[in-house]
Amino acid sequence: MDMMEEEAANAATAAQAAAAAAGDLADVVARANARAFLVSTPHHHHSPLHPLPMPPPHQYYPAAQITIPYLHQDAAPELRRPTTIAYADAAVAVPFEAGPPSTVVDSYHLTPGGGGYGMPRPLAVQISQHALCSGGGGAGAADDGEDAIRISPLTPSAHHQMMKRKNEVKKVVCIPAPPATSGRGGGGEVIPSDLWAWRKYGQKPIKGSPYPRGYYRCSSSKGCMARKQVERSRSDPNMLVITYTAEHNHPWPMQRNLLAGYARSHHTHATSRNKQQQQQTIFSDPAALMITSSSSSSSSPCNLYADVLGGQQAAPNMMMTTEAGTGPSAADEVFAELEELEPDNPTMINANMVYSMTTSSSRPGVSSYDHQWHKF
DNA sequence: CGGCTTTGACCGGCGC
DNA sequence: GCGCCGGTCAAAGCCG
Repeated sequence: MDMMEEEAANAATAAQAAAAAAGDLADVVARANARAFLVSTPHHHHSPLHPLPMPPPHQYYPAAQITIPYLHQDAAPELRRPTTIAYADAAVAVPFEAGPPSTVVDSYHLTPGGGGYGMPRPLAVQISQHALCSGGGGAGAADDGEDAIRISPLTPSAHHQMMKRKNEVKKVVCIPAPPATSGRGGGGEVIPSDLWAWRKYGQKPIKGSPYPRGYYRCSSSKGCMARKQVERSRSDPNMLVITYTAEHNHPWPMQRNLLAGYARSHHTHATSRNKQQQQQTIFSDPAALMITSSSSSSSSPCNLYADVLGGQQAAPNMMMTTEAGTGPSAADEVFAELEELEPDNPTMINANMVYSMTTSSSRPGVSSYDHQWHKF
């Protein structure tokens, strides 16, 4: 028991260090993203680059741009193919070399319309989108691969019930998680920050899972209905499953607010307070997590970015600049800031790869939805 | 003082 | 109708 606790303590310390480091990058990326996005907004309905209409700004999800190059240019066929088995498993196991794909993922019943949550379809690759593939009762919200296995295939009636119960779109992001902080009521989860300000309003043990699910709502804006649920994958505790619900009805938090929230959580790492509460802070968002690759070998921003992309070819033009010419400046800035951060963040060496499931379907209510697991 | 987490209570959907 | 379960509320306490 003592050993386990010690181990957990060490893990927590490591996680905090990583979190602190990642927080820096997350912040950088967030700010650059926000900037890039703001710049692009006026064009989002007209850009010839986007065959599909862009959603309003508040629907924009920050992490998207980083995934583009890989997905559109370099994604392995098996990761692009609409499929079943390997992908969900890969989403869980691959980042940690946990072994060969094993079982059995059938269809995740997803809402049609796929595409994006606040981004043009081509960009909407990072966030899986499905309607309440979990929703209430039982199966629990979109979960990890195992859940994907568990909750599907849904019977038509089940699907109908879920649709009936809640007609909300959820986006599920699977990301590598820092080591579990162990015990203490399962409270000490290190929650990746997604650059919005979230306030925890609840936590529940989930039946069938040893890990509790945390409930967060957006605290940036009072009327904002955006929510997210965070839980560890029960099949792979190293993965965090974040389910986003509803959309932000406001622009990005003002930098000041962002920094305020960030400073608080960030500061807690620096001061290493021993409250579990302080562990529940910024690690990074999916985007920032991608920056946890081994940037130490990078000598230039572009290389760093390549690393960020998991060793895939960097395609700067598809990054911030993709959005209607948003942003050389934004990209430059993030590069610059990344460069700045890099030497100070030697801990950012987890070559984590992030996957998420993307889905599409041509017809609602049809049970055969395509879904893909994408590498971030 | 404001904002945050924690946590037990409460509510509503769903299956039996 | 009852019980289970997931999701939310709200009071209490902590922290800077």
